[in-house]
This record gives sequence, structure tokens and C-alpha cells, in this order.
Amino acid sequence: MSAANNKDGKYKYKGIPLTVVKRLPGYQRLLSELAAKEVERVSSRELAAKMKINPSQVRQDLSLFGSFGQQGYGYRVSYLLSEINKILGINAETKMVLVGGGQLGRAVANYRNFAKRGFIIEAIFDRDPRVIGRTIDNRVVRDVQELTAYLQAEPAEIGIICTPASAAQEVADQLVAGGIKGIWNFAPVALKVPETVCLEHVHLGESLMILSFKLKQKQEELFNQKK
Amino acid sequence: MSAANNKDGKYKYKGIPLTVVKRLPGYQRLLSELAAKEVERVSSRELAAKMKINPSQVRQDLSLFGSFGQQGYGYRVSYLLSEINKILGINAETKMVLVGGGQLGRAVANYRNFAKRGFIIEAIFDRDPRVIGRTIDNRVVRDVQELTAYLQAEPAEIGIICTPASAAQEVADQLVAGGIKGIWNFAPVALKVPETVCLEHVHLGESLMILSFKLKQKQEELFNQKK
DNA sequence: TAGATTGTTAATCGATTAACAATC
DNA sequence: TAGATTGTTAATCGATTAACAATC
Repeated sequence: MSAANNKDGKYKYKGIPLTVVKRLPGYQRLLSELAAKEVERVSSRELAAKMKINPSQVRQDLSLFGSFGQQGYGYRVSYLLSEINKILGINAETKMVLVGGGQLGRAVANYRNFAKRGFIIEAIFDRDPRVIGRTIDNRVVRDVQELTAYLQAEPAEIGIICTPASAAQEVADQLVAGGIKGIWNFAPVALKVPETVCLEHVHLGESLMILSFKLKQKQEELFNQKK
Repeated sequence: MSAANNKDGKYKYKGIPLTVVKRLPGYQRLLSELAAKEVERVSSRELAAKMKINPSQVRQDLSLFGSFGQQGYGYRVSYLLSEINKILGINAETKMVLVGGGQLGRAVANYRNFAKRGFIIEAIFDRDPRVIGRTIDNRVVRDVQELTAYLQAEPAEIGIICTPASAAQEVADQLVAGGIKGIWNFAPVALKVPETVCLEHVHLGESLMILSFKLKQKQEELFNQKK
């Protein structure tokens, strides 16, 4: 079932193509919506239409993890959703700590959608004495100097970095020293971590640049059409 | 130079493969860093090493937009950066409006990295009477009911949506009615806009799910190794 | 049963990489 | 000049799509 191909890790992550991994949250969201509407069954054709991909691709993607459907019927929404949740590690009560109690950190700390899916921010840290001791969404902000010690006493799986870019690497090192398994990085800088630690980067600036590129291309197209 | 292939737009955006588009901000960031260090020249080999891609790919990517290098020398950092900035529409003073003055909206409004690159938030809107009239980073929050009228008087290129998912589509419609050209959407919902409007979605939840998936896979790997 | 739809194999298509002539 | 490195064409590799037997 779970293949071994991991000789380079460029295209595949533990045998699963990264292109497929990126589609999994989309399936999860779609199935959640269907489940909320109490829809019972769904076909690869219907899922594909909503995802704007090909039905074959839906079946191909899912078949990497198992056989979740039934010929002539399709997929039972509740069953497929629970399987996808298992695959994604959702609803497993994942503990997280957040470093950086600035605007962005506070926004992330207050974001309800994570908690809904079992991702819990257990503690918040900052470096600024004016922020330490304050309360963010019912959690007292701790001194970042206590970070590694805290993690040794209260292990967490994911560390969220919402500090300025200049502090991010140091924080990452402390999170790793504290035994964190994954880092979710909002600072606009490429972090170095041991390969035992998973890393996911939120590229806000890059996203805006891509939008800007598309705008520019569209303008040029309109300009060329006028001629 | 700028190709025409746009029959479906699935893989290509105005003739440029979307895989290439996604790498452009990476080149931009790298070249900015080199320029800040006053490095004069850079080869495709060096750029590739930093991007963790293949030197051929760097040359292939850049050649879609023009010939910016010189045999035996490589690329002049300042020139290549200015060309990439042009391609991305950076430093052109792009006007934006932001809707949603909650935690996330305030974080985005205060993010300095955008302004540095010429992306200016001209006005901020919210629906909540308790927020309207307050000041965020020197801008008074306006009533979202004035949004379309405001845009007709003060045109902007990009609308940023930082509202809850439930309000996002309505806001998008108002932005479109106001003549906005692109939407940068932080609400976790798929928006419908006319195809004349560019759309870029920031998937915070999806990013966290992908990290969770990677963690789960790595755990399973370790578990299997132990046996 | 007849119709529908899966899971999987084969065919196609696109993206990445290698190779090399051109030339600074 | 000799060495280096581009821009581009050809080869490879991976991802997507089509096709279809299996079967509910």
C-alpha cells in the first residue's frame, strides 16, 4: 500500500506525489461541505467538477491510499471524509505552540478554523517585555527564553513562527531543541532545520507577487487587443 | 515574445506555464538579497543551487521572458532584478483596498513588506460599527457600504478580502462592481468572479493540513523502521 | 438484469533535465 | 585565446487523462 520510493524526495513525499498531497486539503474541504449538507454519496465525476480537475485524477489520487469507493455507487461521503481526515492527521488533537505575539501571531491565535479541526495552540511566546504577560485569546504570553524548557515539560508537535524574519531562524532552532516535529513558518525567510523536522512555509509576499503578475499579463493582453 | 497559447488556461497563464509563474517570486527574493549584498553577477548554476532546482530550469524559465544573460558571464544581478520586477509588476505603485478590519485584516494592513515593494493599502473597510471610524496604521476604517462608491471615486487595482467566509462573496461582488482588477482572498471559501478579474487565494487552512500530512507520514515511517 | 461507477493499466501530454552550439 | 556560461533544441521523466474490465 504505502510505497517506498523516496530516493530523492523531490517529487514524492514518502511515496506520495507532492502534486497529490496539495490536492488532499481540497478534497477534505469539499467532503466536509457535503457532510454538513448531509449528502450521502458522491461520485468521482462530481468531486472532480467541484475541484475543476478530471474524474480520473480523483480516482487515481484516492487509489494511492486505498479503495474507498464502490462500483456503480461512488463514495460514501462520511466514510471518505473520515478516511481523508485520517490521512491528513485531522481530528487527532495536535498540540501547537506559537512564537510571536504581534499582529500576525494574534490573528493566527484567534483563527477558529484550526481549533475546529483539532489543532490546538497550547502556548504563546514573545520576546517583547511589553507583550509578555498579556493575554491573547485566554492564553498568557510567555517569555520566549522559556520556550525550549517549556517544550521539554509540555511537548507539542507543531511550532508556529510569526516573528520578524530576523528572529525566525533562532526561534526555529529553539523549537527543534524543544523536540518539535513540524514548523509552520510565516516569516519571509528560508529556514534551515534537520531533515527529521517537517517544514511548511506560508508565502504571503509570494502570493501577492503572483497576483501582481497575473494583473500585469492581463493588462498587456488587453493592450495588445486594442491595437 | 509573449506567446498566445491560451486555449484552456489550465497549465498556462497567457502563454507562461503556471509552474514557472510560481517560481518567479523566488527569483525576485533571491536577486533582492544578492542586490542588498551588492553582489554584481550570478550564474544560472548559483541561482539554481539557492532555489534547489536545476540550472537548465533557471535558464529555461528566464528565456520565456527574454535574454537577460551573457555567455561566459552569467546575469548581472541589478539588471535581472529590474527585469523580474517589471515582469511581476513590482515597484509600480499598485493601489489596494482592504475589507475586514479584524485580527487578520489588521495584520495584513501592518505588514511592511508589501509597502516596500510598491503595494499600498489606500483604504480599509469593515461592517462592524464598533470598528468603523477606528484607526488602523493611520487609516480610518470606513463603512463597507461605501465600498463601491469609494472605488468609483478612488480607483484601486487590488481588493484584499479579510472578512469571515460568510461575507466574502458579497464583498467580492462589491469590489468587482467598483472596478477592481484583482482580488487577494484570505477567506476560506471559493469565490466566483468574472474572468476579467484575477483571483489569488491564500489557503492558511490548507497549508496547515499539508504540514499535518507530512508529520503523519514521517511518524508512520519511523514506526515502520522500528519493526 | 441493466446502468453506473470504481480501480487500474495504457496513452498522452507537459515539465524537467541534458546536451551543445553560440559567443562573451 | 581558453574558459565559462548562456539560450535553445532534444531526450527524459512525471503527471494527467483516456479507456476499460470488474463489479456493485
